[in-house]
Amino acid sequence: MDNQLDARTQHLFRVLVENHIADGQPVGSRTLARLSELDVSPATVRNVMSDLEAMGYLQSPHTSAGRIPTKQGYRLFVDTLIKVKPLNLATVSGLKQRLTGQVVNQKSVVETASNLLSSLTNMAGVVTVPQQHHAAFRQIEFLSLSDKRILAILVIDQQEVQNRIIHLDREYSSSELREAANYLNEMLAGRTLQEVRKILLQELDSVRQDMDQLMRTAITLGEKMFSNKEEQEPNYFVDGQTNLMEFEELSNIDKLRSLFEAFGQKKEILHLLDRCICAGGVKVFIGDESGYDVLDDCSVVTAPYSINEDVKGVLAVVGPTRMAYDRVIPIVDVTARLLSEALNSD
Amino acid sequence: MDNQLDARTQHLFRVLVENHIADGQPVGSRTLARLSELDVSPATVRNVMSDLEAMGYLQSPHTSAGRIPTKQGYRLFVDTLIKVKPLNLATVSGLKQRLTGQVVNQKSVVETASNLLSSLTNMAGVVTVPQQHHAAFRQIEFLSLSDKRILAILVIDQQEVQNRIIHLDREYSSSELREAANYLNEMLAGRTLQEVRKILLQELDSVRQDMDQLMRTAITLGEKMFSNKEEQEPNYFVDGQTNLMEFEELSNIDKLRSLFEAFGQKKEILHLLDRCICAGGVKVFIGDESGYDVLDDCSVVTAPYSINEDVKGVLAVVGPTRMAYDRVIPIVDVTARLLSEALNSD
DNA sequence: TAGTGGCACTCTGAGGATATGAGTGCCAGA
DNA sequence: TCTGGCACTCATATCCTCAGAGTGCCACTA
Repeated sequence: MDNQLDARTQHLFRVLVENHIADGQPVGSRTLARLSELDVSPATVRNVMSDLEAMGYLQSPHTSAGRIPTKQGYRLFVDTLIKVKPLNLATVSGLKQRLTGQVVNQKSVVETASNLLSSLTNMAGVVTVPQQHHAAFRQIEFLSLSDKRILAILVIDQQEVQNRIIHLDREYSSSELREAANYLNEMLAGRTLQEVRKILLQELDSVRQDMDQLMRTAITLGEKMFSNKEEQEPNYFVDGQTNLMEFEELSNIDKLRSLFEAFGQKKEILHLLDRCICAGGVKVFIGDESGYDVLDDCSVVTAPYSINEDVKGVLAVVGPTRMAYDRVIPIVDVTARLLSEALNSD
Repeated sequence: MDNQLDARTQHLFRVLVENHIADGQPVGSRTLARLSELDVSPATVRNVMSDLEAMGYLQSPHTSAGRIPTKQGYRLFVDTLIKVKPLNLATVSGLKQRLTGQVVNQKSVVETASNLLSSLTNMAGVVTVPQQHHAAFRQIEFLSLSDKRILAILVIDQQEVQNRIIHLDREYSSSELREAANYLNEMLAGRTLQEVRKILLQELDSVRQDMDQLMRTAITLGEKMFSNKEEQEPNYFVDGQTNLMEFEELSNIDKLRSLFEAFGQKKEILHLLDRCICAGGVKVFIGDESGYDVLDDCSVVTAPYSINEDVKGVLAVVGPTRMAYDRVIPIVDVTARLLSEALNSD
C-alpha cells in the first residue's frame, strides 16, 4: 500500500481518532467496525489497522488492547481529516460581549481572553501581552517626586500607559522637566518604540558639543526611561492551569509539575509563542513538535492576533495531545479574531 | 492523668513529633523508646502513647502502624514544646541583600519576598501587597490623551504610582486639567487615601451652587480616579506553588487542585491573611483552624510587616501540616522584619 | 484478490489466598 | 510504676488464577 490512504482507510482512521479523543480508550477492531458504519467485518478492520500501524499512524499500548493514534497520526488527522465544528452564534456573540464589554486597557482585555479560552475549552488558556516594538510613541511626561527622583510617564498608542521612577544624580527643576518633555515629545512624535530607543541611544552616544543643556537633559532622561524596559512586565497571561490536572494523561505529578513550572518561568512558553507570531491562522503543535520536553504529552493550539493589521501577539490553548481539536481550533480562531477586533476598535 | 503533661510525657511527645516531621512515618513505641534516649522500655512508651492518644494529641492511621500527631497535637507542639532554630547569620544577610538590593518599587520587593519565602522553605510563599488606605496622597496629575480621554496619574507615599484612563463626556483643555490638578493637590495634600476618597465623595454629593466650574471639574475627575480602585490589582504574590506538589500529604490531585484554585481566586486566602494583619508576631494556623476547607491538610505560618511602624501587609508560608515549624517560623519572622526594613528605608 | 469467519495466542486487570512484619493491647511479675 | 512476653490486628507485598478484550494468521469464498 502506498503512503496515500484510500477513502475507506481514511474513514476508519478518522472514526478511530474521533472515538479515542471522545473517550480516551484504545479502540479495537470490533468496536471500530461497528462505529464506522461501513458494513465490514472486524477482521477487515484489523487488516486496515495493521497497515496504519505499519505506516506509523497507530500504535497499541499492549498486545491485547485496541489501538490509539501516534503523534504522527494526530498530525495527519489535524492536517487532512479533521471536520471542524463551527461555534454556534450564541457562543460567538457571548464571547464578543465579554471581550469588548469593558475595555479598560489592553492588559485587562488580554486577561479576559485567556480566561475565555480556558473556560471554553476546559484547558489552559494563554495570551501574550501585545508587543510594543512597533507601537507608536505618543507622549512622555516627567513629574518631580522629590529631590533626585522623578516619575516618567510614557503614553503609547493612545491606550497604554507605562511609568517608571528614575533616580538621578542631581535635582531638576520642574520647568527643566517640562521643557525636556516637550523636546522629547517633539522629537519622537509618531515614531515606533523601537525607533525611539534607537534614536535615544544614538543621541546619547554622541552627546555633541553643540547641544545645549536642555537637550542633554532630555536625552538622558529619555534613555533612562527606555533602558531595559522589556524585562519588567509579565509577558503573557495564563488561565485555567488547574484544568490540566484533570487529564489522566497528565496525572503523573512530576510531568504536571514541570509543566506548571514552565508556565511560571515563562521563558520556554514565551519562546514557543513568539515563533507563532509571524504567520497568520491557527497552528497546532502536537506533542514534542514544539521542541520542548515539558510539552511532550501536550498539544498547543495557537493563533496570532493583531491590532490595526499588525500582528501584536499570540493566543494559545494548551492541553493534552488527546484533545478535541475540532472544538478547540475554532475557539482559538474566533477568539483571536474577536480579540483583534476588541483591541482595534478604540 | 491530668491534662497537664509531666516532663517525660512532654519529652516523648516532642521527640515523636520531631521525628514524624522529619521522615513522615508513623512512629512506633520501639523506635520512640530508642530515639528518646530515656532508658525506658517500649512497653512503657506504649502506655504513654496510649495516654496521649486518649487526650487527643496522637492518632494511629491503623492498628498496626505507629502514631502520628493530630492537629491538636501539632497545636500543642507549636505552642509549648517547639525549639525554634534561629537562622544563621549568612542566611540573614543574604536575605537582606536580596530584599534591599534593588528597590524599584514596592511591588517588586514584595514579589522578591514571596520568592525568598518559597525558596527557603521549599513550600509556597505568599506576600500581600501593601495596603494603601492609610498611605498618604501625594500628587495627582492629568494628561490629555485625546478628546474626551485623559490619563490620571496618582502618586502615593513618594514611591507608588498608579494610573488610570478616564473617559469623559466632554473635552477638557490642558489648562483646565492643570488647574484641576493643582486644586486637588492643594486640597488633598497629606491626607490618607481613605480620607481622600471620603472627601471626594462628600464634595461630589454636595456640588454646591457657589462652586465654580473649576472646582466641579476637579472633583469630578478626582472621583473618577478613585472610584472602585481596589479591585483592579492583584492583592498578593504567590511563589513556589508547585513545591506543594512534592508532598505526599497533598498528592491527592483533587485536593491539590482546589488548593491551587484557591491561590488563583485569591478570595479565601486573602481573607485569611487579612485577619492576620492586626496583631504582631508570627501566627500559625494548623489544618482547618484557618476556617477554610481547602487548607485542611495545610498549615499556614504568617507574620505581618509594616512600613513606618504601620502594619501594611502580611507574609505567609503555606505547606503541609507536617512541616518543619522550627525552621519555617524563624524564616517567616526574619523575612517579615527585613521586608519592613526594606520598605521603610526609602 | 479482497473480504470473512474461526481459532489460537497474548496481555492486562481483577480477585483471592498467603505470608511477612510492624506495631499494638493487655497481663502477670518484679 | 515499669517491664517482658504473648496474642492479635492490619497493611503490604507476592503469587496465582481467571476472565475478557483484542490481535494475528490461516483457510475459505465470491
